[in-house]
Amino acid sequence: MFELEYKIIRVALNVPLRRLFDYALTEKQNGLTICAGQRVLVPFGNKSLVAIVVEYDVTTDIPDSKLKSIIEMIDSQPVFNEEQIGFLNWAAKYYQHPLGDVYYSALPKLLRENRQLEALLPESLVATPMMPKRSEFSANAKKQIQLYDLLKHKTLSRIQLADHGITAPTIKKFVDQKWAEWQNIKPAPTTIDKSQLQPGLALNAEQALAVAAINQCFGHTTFLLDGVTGSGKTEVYLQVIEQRLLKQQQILVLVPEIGLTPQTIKRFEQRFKLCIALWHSGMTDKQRFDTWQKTQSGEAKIIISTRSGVFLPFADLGLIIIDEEHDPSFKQQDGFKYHSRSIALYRANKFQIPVVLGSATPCLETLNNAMTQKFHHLKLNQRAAGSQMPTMKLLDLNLCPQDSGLGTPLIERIGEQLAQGHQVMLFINRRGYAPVLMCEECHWLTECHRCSSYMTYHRNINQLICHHCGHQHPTVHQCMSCGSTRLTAVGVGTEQLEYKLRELFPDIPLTRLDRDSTSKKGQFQEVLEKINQKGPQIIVGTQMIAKGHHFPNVSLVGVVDVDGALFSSDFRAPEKLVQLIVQVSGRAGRGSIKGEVWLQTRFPEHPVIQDVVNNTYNDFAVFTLNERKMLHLPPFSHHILLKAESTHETAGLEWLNGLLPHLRQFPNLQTLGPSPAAMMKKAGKFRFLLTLQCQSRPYLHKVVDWLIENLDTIQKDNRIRWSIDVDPIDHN
DNA sequence: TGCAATTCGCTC
DNA sequence: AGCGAATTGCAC
Repeated sequence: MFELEYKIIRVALNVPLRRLFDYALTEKQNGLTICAGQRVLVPFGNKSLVAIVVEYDVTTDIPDSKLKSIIEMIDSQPVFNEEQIGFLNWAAKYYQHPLGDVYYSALPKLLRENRQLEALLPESLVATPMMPKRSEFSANAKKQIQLYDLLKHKTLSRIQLADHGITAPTIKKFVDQKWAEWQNIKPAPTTIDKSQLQPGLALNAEQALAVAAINQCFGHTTFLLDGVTGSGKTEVYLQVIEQRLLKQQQILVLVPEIGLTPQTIKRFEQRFKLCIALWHSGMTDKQRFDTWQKTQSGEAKIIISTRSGVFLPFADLGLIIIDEEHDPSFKQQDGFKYHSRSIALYRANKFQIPVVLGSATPCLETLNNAMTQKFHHLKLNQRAAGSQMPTMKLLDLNLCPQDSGLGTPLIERIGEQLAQGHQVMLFINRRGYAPVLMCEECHWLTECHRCSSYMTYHRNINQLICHHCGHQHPTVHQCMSCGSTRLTAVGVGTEQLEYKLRELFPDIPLTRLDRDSTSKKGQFQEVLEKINQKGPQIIVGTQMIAKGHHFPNVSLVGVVDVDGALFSSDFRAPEKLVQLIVQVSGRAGRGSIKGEVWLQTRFPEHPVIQDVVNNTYNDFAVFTLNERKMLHLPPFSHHILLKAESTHETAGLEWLNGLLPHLRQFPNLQTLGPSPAAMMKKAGKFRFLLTLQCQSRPYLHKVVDWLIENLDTIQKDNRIRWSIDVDPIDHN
């Protein structure tokens, strides 16, 4: 044995390597307390990285020659508590994702870098014993005396100092003279009392039942709040939040990416006179850190966030609400491919608190859980007084002429509605002017060189853009194949609808709502306000307009193209289409006007189209769940997707094929594929998928554990890069 | 033979 | 992943 025994720690690093790394503590650090969840700075390769301590006092197999010492301990306290470490470790295992990356996704960006936690915490200016007596200040130094008077009684944050008109030079003088110093302060625990809560609205019987069920829940139960658009789900949320607030607990409200509008926040702020903390990608790093910190300290009581908020460090969580729970934005699509709903359910179980999943169109997995009594099913079938469900009309495009994708009967109807002073909303799931340009002579198409897809023509900025890899090119005016100048736009996008409708209805205000028209901050809100003005108006948009917004003056909604999803290879495509149409329909006739929804299709007899017109979402769901049951598809089996990508055209396919013989040893496992991804070539990489399907989730996980463990020995090919998607929601 | 492009191998 | 080292491909 060697004479000196340094303690060894095992850390997780933010590298896509499925293993942990061991480091030694130096003699100096040996005396310091170290614990799991603490951040340390370590040398890695030729640079230094922030690492999270997973274990300490471990024995290592790493030879002394390779074992390095940590550079420093960054904080004196862990950044994760026990509950967080627990669910993060579970999530890494469940999603088969490297632990370091999972840990990183739960940290605000400022803490992913080598910055001390304590230096980031809010500080207050505190008087020291060295502060002179009041009489010792010069009578002219009015500002200094003012600060003296303030500090004599209390400590003040930077914001409070600014509120009193104390400026930086005065503060600097006090700090330089050591009359005062900055200190981290723990906020005084805030107590919520009834005076901070506005009274709730009167509830109908269904709402009252739902509120009572959730409020009477002790321990962990998952509620599905299954309510048609306009049935008052938000009021139920507000009333169950109120009860948890009075228990002095925290509430997490998860919303889809698009749902975090000032409208939503305003509704919460009007009801609860307390600071609502936000967490979403539009915030600055500092703002996000503040929310993280206030959540940890318990100062933030209500946290409204997009999917990644499910990782926040709650001090005392009492309730999780997931609004529009079917929304695909709750599933992260790249890197750590988690689903917020699954993580929320795991944490809620550990916290022993209720979860409320709200939707007018619950995802079929959720609905199945409700039908099998795993979730408590709460239904809200009554729409608020005065508003009724819109009527549905099918427009068979085979039977009428069209102009820029609009059937002439629809154009006529738009004119009538506008003439009556109503608003019209047109929905098309495609940005830009046209999805492709075509040469009329040789039928050459504007293909993207890096993807198996086409370049979309954007007329406003005169560019061709690939929506998959972002590649951009000035619009071509000649065919790249035969040189002809006869290029035409094929297909329709939001821009083209805008041009056409402005031409048809030149005097009517028109608003286009898509990612291109709302890219700037605050623009989205501006546009929403414009839409809420009275008077005739046309609104053209993508997905964005379908989700959750309240447009009381819209009487006609047109879905320009529903056919895209009808023949998709994705078994979830009908579900998504029906959800979308129900959501879009929810935009029509929410006020006093009876709404109507027009669906344009070339396949009016298609069963999914017939379902949308004739049946309720619930009918569709029951039917489709039966179908899935017969085909052994989720939720009646579980899927894990193995993805392989390579610059080589076939390497990924060959690699996945090579795994198949090894997977045959698992009798309860079915494999589907390998097959090319929905978009085989993306950003210059060829992508292939192998779906692993199994009735038993634990068994499926065992297979994948075995696979990852043995991947290097059974199939080594450095040209490919592989990843895993547990519970995939699409096949990209 | 030279050099750019691709692939390999490694990170405690 | 990201980086340096090794190997390959191909023009001259």
